[in-house]
Amino acid sequence: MPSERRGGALGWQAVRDEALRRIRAREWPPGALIPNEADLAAELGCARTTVNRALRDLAGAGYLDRRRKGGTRVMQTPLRKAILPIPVIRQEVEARGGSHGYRLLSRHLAPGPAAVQARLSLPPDTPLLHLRALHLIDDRPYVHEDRWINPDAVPAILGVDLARIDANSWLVQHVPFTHGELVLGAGAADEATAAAMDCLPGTALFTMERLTWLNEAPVTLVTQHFAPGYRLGLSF
Amino acid sequence: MPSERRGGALGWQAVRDEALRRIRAREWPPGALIPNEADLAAELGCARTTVNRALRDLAGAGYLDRRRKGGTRVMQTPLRKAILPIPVIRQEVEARGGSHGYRLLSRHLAPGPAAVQARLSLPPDTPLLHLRALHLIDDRPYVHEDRWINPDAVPAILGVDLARIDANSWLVQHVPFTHGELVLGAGAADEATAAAMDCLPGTALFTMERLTWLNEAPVTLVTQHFAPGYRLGLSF
DNA sequence: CAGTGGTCTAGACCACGGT
DNA sequence: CCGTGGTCTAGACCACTGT
Repeated sequence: MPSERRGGALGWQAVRDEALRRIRAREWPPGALIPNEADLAAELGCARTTVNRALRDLAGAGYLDRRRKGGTRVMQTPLRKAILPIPVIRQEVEARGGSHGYRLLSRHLAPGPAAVQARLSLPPDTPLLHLRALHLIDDRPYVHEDRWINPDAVPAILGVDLARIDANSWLVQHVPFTHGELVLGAGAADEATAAAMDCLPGTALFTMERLTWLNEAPVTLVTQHFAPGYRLGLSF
Repeated sequence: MPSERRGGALGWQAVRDEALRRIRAREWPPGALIPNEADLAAELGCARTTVNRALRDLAGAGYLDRRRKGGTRVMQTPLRKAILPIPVIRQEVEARGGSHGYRLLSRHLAPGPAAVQARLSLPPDTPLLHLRALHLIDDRPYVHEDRWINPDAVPAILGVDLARIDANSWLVQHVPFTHGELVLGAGAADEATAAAMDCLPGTALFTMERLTWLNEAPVTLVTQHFAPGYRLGLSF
């Protein structure tokens, strides 16, 4: 008796596994309507609550589509997903067993270009804290970041010595972000970035742009360029 | 009474919101041990099951760290995550309202380079189906893909007319993948890719490498190069 | 209108793991 | 050892939505 319990009843994971087996074996083919929770519970000898948890989990994983009164259907194409942890460079580097270095390259307080102000949904003349910084791993360039911070949302940032602690580490500890957006892409290194990253201008770099919010207020917009050859791995 | 129910009791989402409020307000500061489920249930006037569901959800979202006997603690740094749906190019294009075009550029059956065979955990002499193909959006190059398929895992693929249906669409419908790996990065377009994508060699391209498995058997390894300027947006 | 999933409850047993 | 979270149950009411 592999994953049974008292009296032969199944736990929700076992029910999940059994349902997944039927989906994969095409006993429940793509698009098909599967039995309702009560019937499945009776068939499998467990409570409806248990079936509910199992099927809810499979729906979340992209295998099933559930709707009240409409019943539960097998997705035509399982919509698999991968989880991308929002990176905190310092922690990422240290988790890899490397030493994390950090250099603040520039710091200015002034309104940004129109595109930046617009991206932050702020009037063109709102002053922003503009930072350029370099993260190092074992003394080699790792990530170059260009960051804009909205002091209205985080006044305290103006008093922080950002030459000693990187902005992301500080923000993560002091600002309870509510939500954000993230954009991945690739770009050629411009002169300034190339100089900082110690590579040739035009080199293809992996880029990540992140915009975070505190309720309705934009907090920070950061564009990061990763060292040549950087690869971001995920599983699903 | 915003999100209450019969008799003023709270639903699990309301309990979740309240807990999140306390975390954000630092009533439960980072690293702190919060009350146990039974106490919270008593305080909030609901069943322990309801509190359990709420806190389990917050733990999954990266705000809490829970362990038996150890209790529930607020994460020092909330570990936020973004969800990356595994893309199926055809569906992605059509969801954008574009027309999806597809051209098979080459098709060969032979063992691949040592690096490819190794990535698939296959002996160096196992024959693989090698495809190069181009996806178009509104008749413009969108994605160039270089794909290796393991016929041992999917014998039927050898009889499919891959000039008419793209490999991904076929595989997704016929092979119940169990899991996979995904690697994101940036690279310079090589001669062949540049020609197919109608751009200059050396152009920075966003790349995605995907390896999928059917239980213990590798199914397919695909490297996709996206058109210049491609951006992948996510929210969190 | 009626069927299906969504959720809450009160009580119970259990597994894990800190002390 | 024993407190805490993890889970199951049986029953109930409710919300949504296809028919």
